[in-house]
Amino acid sequence: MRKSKQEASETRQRIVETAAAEFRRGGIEGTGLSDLMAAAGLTHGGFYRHFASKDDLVAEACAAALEAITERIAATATGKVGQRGLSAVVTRYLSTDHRDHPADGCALAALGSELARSSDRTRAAATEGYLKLVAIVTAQLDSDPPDVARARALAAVSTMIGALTMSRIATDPDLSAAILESAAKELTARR
Amino acid sequence: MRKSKQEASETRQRIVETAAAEFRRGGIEGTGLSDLMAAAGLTHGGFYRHFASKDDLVAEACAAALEAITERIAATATGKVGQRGLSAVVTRYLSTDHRDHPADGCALAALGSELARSSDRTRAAATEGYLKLVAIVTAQLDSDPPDVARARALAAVSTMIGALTMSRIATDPDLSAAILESAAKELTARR
DNA sequence: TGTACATCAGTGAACGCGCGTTCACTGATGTAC
DNA sequence: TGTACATCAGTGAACGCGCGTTCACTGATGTAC
Repeated sequence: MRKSKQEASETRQRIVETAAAEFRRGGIEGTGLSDLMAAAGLTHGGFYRHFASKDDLVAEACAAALEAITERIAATATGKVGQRGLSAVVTRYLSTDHRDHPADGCALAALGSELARSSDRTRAAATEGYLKLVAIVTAQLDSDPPDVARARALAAVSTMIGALTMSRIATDPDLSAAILESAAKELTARR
Repeated sequence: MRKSKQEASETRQRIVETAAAEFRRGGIEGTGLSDLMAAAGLTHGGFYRHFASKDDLVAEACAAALEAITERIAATATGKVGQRGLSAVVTRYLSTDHRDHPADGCALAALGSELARSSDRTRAAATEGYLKLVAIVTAQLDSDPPDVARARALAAVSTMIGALTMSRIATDPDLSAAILESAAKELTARR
C-alpha cells in the first residue's frame, strides 16, 4: 500500500514532530522507536523508509523542537524592546507552565545533559537553538554596547536553562517556584 | 568465597563511587550494571547482595557524587568571604577543567535533565546537593540581607549549572569558552 | 580454644524483555510507452 | 488517454544484542556450643 509523495512527506513530518515531543517528555535514550512510531500512528517497521538511523531522527527532532520554541519565545518579544521585551521573554521561559510541560518546551532544558553526550550533528542543532535564544535576548539589551549585550545574553540564557532544569528536579514545590522566581528577578533587575 | 564484613562494606563503597563516576560520564540510562560492576572489579551477579535495584544505587550514587563536589567547592571558599569567596567558587565551577571532566564534577550539570525524570529519592538527593551549593554561595553574599542573598544564590547556582551544561553541548570551542566566561563575569560583577 | 555448622559475598549462567535494525511482503502510486 | 510495469510507503515478523534481575553454586567468614 504505497502512499503518495505528499502523504509520505506528511508522515515524515509527523514522525519528526512526535519525536520532538516524546524525546522531551521521556528523554532520548528513554524513548524507543516502537513507542514513537505507535504515537505517530504507525508501526515501527516503516521507520527506515524515512530515516537512516535513530540518531538521524534525534538530530532532526531536536532542530524542530528548538525551532518551535525559539519562534514562540521570539513572538513573546515582538513589539517590545528593552526592559519590557526582556521581561516578557524571561517570564514566559521561567513560568510554571513551561516547567510543567517539558514536551512542548525548550529542548535544552528538557534534554540538556543528554545532549552533551550526543552526536556532533545533534549538538550542532542544540547549539543553533541556544544561539537563537541568545540573539533574542541580546536584541532586548539595547542599552548595552553590542558585545556587552551579547555576553550578558549568553549568561542570561544559561541561567534560564539551569533554573528551568533545577525547578523540575526540586522535590519541594516551594523551592521549585523560588528557583524560577529568583532567576527571573535576577535577570530582569535593572543595573 | 564469602568475604569479611569489612571487605563487603568496602566493596559496596567501591560500587557506589564507581557508579557515581560512571553515571556522570555516560548518563544513568546509558550505564549498564554489567559494565559498572566490571569497572568496580566485580562480576555483575553480585550486585544484588548490596542493592535492591539499580534505582537504589542511582539515588545513593547521586548523593555521593554531590557530597564530593560540594565538599570540594566549599573547600575552595574556605578562608575567603564576600567577593573573593564568590569569585573562587564561581571560577572553580565554571572552569574548562570542570567542563572537560564530568565524571568527577557536578552531577547536577552532568545529569540534570535525566534527574528531572528520576525517582523521588534520586531527585531528593539532587535537591539536597543543589541546596548545599546554594548555601555555599549564600555565605559569600554577606553584604546582602539574608533573604536577598539566598534569592541571588538560587539564581547564581542555576546559572552555574546551565552554563556548564551548555558549554558541554556547544560544538564551537570559542562559544563554549565564552559561555563559561560570560557566566562567571556576570556572577562576580559588583552591583 | 577447638569444632561443626550456618551464613552470605561473589561467580557465572540463565531469565524474559525491549531495544535498534532488517527483511519479505502488500498493494497503491508513479512512470514509460 | 490507456496500459504495463517499476517503485516504494507501510506492515508485521524476525534478527542479534544488552538490559535489569534471578538463581544455583562456591567456599571463606561468622557463630554457637
